[in-house]
Amino acid sequence: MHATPALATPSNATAVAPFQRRDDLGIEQLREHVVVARRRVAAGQFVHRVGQPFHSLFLVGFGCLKTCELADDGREQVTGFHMRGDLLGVESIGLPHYACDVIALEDSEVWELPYPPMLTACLRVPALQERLTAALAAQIRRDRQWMLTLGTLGAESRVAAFLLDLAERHAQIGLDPHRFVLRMCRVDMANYLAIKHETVSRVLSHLAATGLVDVRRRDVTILDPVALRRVASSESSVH
Amino acid sequence: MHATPALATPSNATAVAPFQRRDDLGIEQLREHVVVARRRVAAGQFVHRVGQPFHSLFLVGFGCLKTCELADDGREQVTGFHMRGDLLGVESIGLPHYACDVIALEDSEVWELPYPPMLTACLRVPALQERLTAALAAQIRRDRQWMLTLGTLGAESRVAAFLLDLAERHAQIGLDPHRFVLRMCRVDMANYLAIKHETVSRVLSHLAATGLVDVRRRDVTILDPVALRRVASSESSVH
DNA sequence: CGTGACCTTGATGAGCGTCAAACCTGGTGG
DNA sequence: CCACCAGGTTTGACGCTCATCAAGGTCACG
Repeated sequence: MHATPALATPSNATAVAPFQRRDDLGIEQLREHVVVARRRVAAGQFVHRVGQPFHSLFLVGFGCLKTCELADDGREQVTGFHMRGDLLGVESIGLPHYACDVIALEDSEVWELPYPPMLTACLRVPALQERLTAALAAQIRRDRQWMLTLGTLGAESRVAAFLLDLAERHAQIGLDPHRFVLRMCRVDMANYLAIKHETVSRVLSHLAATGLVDVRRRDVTILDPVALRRVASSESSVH
Repeated sequence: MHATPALATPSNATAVAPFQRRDDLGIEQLREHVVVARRRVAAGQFVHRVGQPFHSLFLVGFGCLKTCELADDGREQVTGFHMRGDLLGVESIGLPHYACDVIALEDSEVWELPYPPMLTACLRVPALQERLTAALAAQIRRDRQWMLTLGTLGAESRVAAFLLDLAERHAQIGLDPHRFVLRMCRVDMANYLAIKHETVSRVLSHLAATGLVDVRRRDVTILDPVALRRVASSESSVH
């Protein structure tokens, strides 16, 4: 259900993370073969936009970003939020141009992985190749899991599932899974959840009223993970 | 928006297809390196089930199949329908077991591509590797495009978009894009569209009443593609 | 201290889900 | 060959969930 795969964990974080994500690549190994440039991205700035020439994948160093899918007629859909260790740009592999927007929600850092060099590195290091392919497959599974959530659950369950997903990902990068800050505004969250932002507000208020969480604007504390998990998997109106 | 990528077009179809799908791999090239076994699958039978040991990818020779994502609590979500030239099983790469079910909707044939041999073939043939990766990336894009449709459009638009997608895919494999048979029942279609089957029925009846399509149970004729496209991209209640 | 972005809450209603009944249509067996 | 049956499909009536519209509150920042 995660929005993006962790291709690798930035080296300064390996000691902190309680466990590595399965689709971890190993950034140290990668750096032996590819020149990795760090790039700062201010809040609101694009890492890449749809239509720009595809040249690199990006690994999130720190911060938080969102991926945005666009339609010709102006509709847009947030398809993922990304944090440290997540790999960006994989969906554009094989295309001349990036297929979506990636925008920083706060000041962030991404590590630029030039793609042609990565390809040649993959030729020399089969393990690298396998891990990149595995990372792509893992991304498909996450998207599918999210489709399952959106397709089968109602508004309240979606919000609960979202909070639990954030909690899990925070745990994976060594942060407190039960107390964190939402880096995205309600509108982005609502778009991702395919509901309206007013509904998100109401659901959060309700979850707080029933004692499952504490919410003060963007500060979230999960008080009853078990009950929250129950909410996140109970079928909704859309039976 | 297609449900599955075409890794290759079966050789007996290359002459028929008006154009090759971009993520085409070239089955002839592949057969030089991997033993490809044909397998018949009767309607209702599984190509693979969640939990079975992962060993192969599958290329659809003919017929129609669906992919089904399962949750622990029994919820399930159809995440794609597949026809000739589509590649199955990619989402399970890197796992010990298949991550989803694939079920034949009618008597079908799949070509079994044993995965370990494919990996070694990829090592010797870089072009093959690149195309497999590209096929995975294309799958991610299709899933994302569908997430955009589900997240931003109402019931009527979703059905219209679905019919247009089927039309396009039929064109790609050399079938009539404006006159075809729905191989799935209303329930499967509705599940994929994240609405109820009664709603699908009603929408189809309404599209027929306004002269955009003709629908007789599973036989569909698209009468006004332009108007249908307009319906498929007009934002819904979910503004 | 104003100003704008973001968040919350309420009232109302549209869209679609739910429940129920009737209608095919293809397959089975008498 | 026809009667029957089961699964799939259509249609209607009703109600719930969530979108819409509107107003007010909170906070960061110039």
